[in-house]
Parts: sequence; C-alpha cells; structure tokens
Amino acid sequence: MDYAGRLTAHLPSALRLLIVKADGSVLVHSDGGSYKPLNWMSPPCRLAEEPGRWVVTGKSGETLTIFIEEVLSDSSFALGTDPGLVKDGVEAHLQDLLAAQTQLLGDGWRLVRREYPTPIGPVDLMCRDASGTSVAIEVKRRGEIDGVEQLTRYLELLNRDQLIAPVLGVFAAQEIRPQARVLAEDRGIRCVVLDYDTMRGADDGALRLF
Amino acid sequence: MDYAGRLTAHLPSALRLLIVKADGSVLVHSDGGSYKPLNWMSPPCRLAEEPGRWVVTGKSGETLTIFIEEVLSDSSFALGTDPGLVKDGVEAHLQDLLAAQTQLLGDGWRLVRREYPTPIGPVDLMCRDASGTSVAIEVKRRGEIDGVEQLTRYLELLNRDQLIAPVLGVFAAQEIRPQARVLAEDRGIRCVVLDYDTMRGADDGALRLF
DNA sequence: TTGTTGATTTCGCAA
DNA sequence: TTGCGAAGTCAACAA
Repeated sequence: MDYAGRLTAHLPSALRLLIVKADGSVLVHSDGGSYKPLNWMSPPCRLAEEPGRWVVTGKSGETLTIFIEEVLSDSSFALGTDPGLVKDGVEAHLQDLLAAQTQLLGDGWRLVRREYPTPIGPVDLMCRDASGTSVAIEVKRRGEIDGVEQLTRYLELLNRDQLIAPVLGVFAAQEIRPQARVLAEDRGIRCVVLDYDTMRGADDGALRLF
Repeated sequence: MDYAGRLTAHLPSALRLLIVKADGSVLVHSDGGSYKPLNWMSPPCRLAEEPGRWVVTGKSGETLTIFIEEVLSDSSFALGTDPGLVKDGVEAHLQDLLAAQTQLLGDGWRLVRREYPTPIGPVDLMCRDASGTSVAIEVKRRGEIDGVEQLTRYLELLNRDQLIAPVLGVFAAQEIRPQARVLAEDRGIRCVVLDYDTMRGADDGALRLF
C-alpha cells in the first residue's frame, strides 16, 4: 500500500482489514493499535477498483494505492443513515459548576459575569473577591502552558482598562501540569485544582435540598 | 450502546459495524464520517460477551456497553503481527531545507547552529544576519499562536544573555494563521512563509548540478 | 515512566 | 465557509 499526499507513506504487504464506507472513504486497519487506521482516505474521495489494485483519490489529489494479493473474505452491507451520538458535559460543565460555586475560590467571592468580553476573546469567568478586586478566571479541563499564556494575554489587556484594573488571575483546572503551574505562579497567577466529582456532588446535593 | 468514562455518551439502536481486534480493543463504526469510530474502547481492556450484550471495560474502569439486537454477519480472522508503516518528512524536513537555504531569510545570513540550546528547550535554528546580529528561528509546518509564544519565551531568555543579545526572532512556517501573524508582528517577530515545494525543488536542483 | 509535540489529525462551534 | 479550540484525541520521541 502506498499513500502520496502531504507526506508519502508505504505499508508492506500483510493481511489486513479493508473497510469501504458508503461515502467512498477507505480505512485500512491492522489487528491492534488504537482506533486510528494504519492508512486511510477521508471523504470526499473516489475509489477506482482495478484487477489486483485499488486507487483511492482524494479531493486535493492525494492518492492511496492498495495492491491486493489475496482476498480472505468480502462482504457488503447497507447500514443506512445513522442517528446521532449524544455526549454529556466536559469543560463547559466545569465552567457551569464553578460559576455556581464561586465560594470554592474564596469566601465572599461573587460572579460578575461568564464569558466576559475582551478584544482578543472572552474570559471564562469574571469575579470580584471579598475586597471587591476584579479577578479573571480561566477554566480548563487540563491546565497546560498555553492556557496560562491565554490568561496572561487577557490580564495584560484588562489591566490597561483603568475602570476595572487591577485585575488578578486565577487558573482553574481539573489537573494542572507542573510546567503550567510554575509559569502561572511566576506570573502571580493563582492555581486552583477543581475536583469535578465533588463539584458535581455539591450541585446534586443543593438540588436535593428542595 | 452506552459509554461511561470521562464523559458519558449514548448511541441509539442502529445497524453498525463492530470490530474486535486481537488486543481486545473494540471499534463501533457507522457507514460514514472519517476514520474515527462513533464509539470505541482502547487497549488494554477486557471484553465480556453476554447473551445480547457486550460489556467492554477499560483499565481505568470506563465501560462501553453494547446491546446487540440482531447479527447480520459475524466473521473472524487472524491477521498476525503487522510490519510497520514508513513515513517520510514533514516538519523536520522543513528545518533541514531552511538550514541549507538561509539565503531565503536574507542575503548574507548564515547558520550558527541547529537546535540551539536554551534552559527551556532548543531553538530550531540560530543564525546571524548580514550585520552579524543573532536571529532565533522557529520552524513550524503550521504557524499558530502557541508557536509564537514558544519563540517569545526563547527570545526573552536569550536576550538576558549579554554575550549574544540582542537576538531577533523569525517565525517561519508553511502556513501562518492570521492571529499568530498579528501576535508575532506585534512583538517585533518577523513572519516568513515557506514554500515547501520550491524549497525541495531548489534542493533537488542543487543536487542535479553535479 | 512521564512529559511534550505533531497529526494525512477529527470534530464541533461560532463568526 | 472558515477559523479556532478541544479531544475518551492518538502516536512518536525525548528526558
């Protein structure tokens, strides 16, 4: 099998699973690894079947050529259209929960607004602490270095606005990588690790009181 | 089908393709979309087959429960171990090419060294321009905002070293996102768009002269 | 083993 | 349509 597109790749001869979907896309799987195929062609594409050879051409001209030496099994089924997948919360939910539980950040803290607008994008949560000082909060599932950079940019801008400056920063995440923590604290940004299960539990508990 | 792990997801009843690999991992594909399954379980995991129900349990306790109403086809094959995939250059190759063609950055530029070390990681290329001023170059396939941040951190550190300061910055990529360009230029970092094919061609051309 | 970065990423949302 | 951030990301590589 040979792929030629943004990169070129070659796959030696072996026994594999070939899947052709209704939209013409092709997947080549081995008997292990993760869900990612060894090689594939994403739709839209066109499959040309020649004797002993399949040539799949993508819309940008990239090609996947499959040389077929032997066929152990060949079946085809019409699956029809698929009803959608339903997913439940991740990061958005963390922001919901924290917005409703600002006391986790400190006594007397209150929410000013969510998605507080700045010229370079919205800050997740804007709060005031017990003394009335503004605090910009960035919420992440996993706190990494780029999240700290993002919050830093917000703080830089916000602190130019004399109406709300000074603005402090809080970096809140389920998990904060050591490098991100070091960078944040070096910049005077407080790090808060959020316990998703506890926060969800507190939320349930509050609901159960009524 | 129901998944319960970091998130919960539910998939309504429909005709689908189920794949079980040799390592026990499970993939659930619909008849379209890309190579990503609707739902899956990565190895290591354990598959328990009960009548009308499969329960797949991952090592962190996440579960994928598949309710089977009807089987249209059921086949099994041993594929054996797989020889590896061979890929050819992407970003490393870009760095190679630019290292050999510093004249693309300006007349009289010369390479000091590749992977120039700093306390927070190596700078892709360190050059001197025609006037002898040091220039740190970050090479990316796609230039995004975090690449600019990375280069900014390098420049901050390098400019503290009186032996080589001042150090200028160049952000070189096949494609530079507008936001990354704005941020870079705001920080005095020059942006250079690299034409991979031309650079490769120039390289070939040089080889053909001999 | 752990962390970091790139990807033929894919996917979803919003402008 | 396009751009951008997140992903149950995956996967390769370095520390």
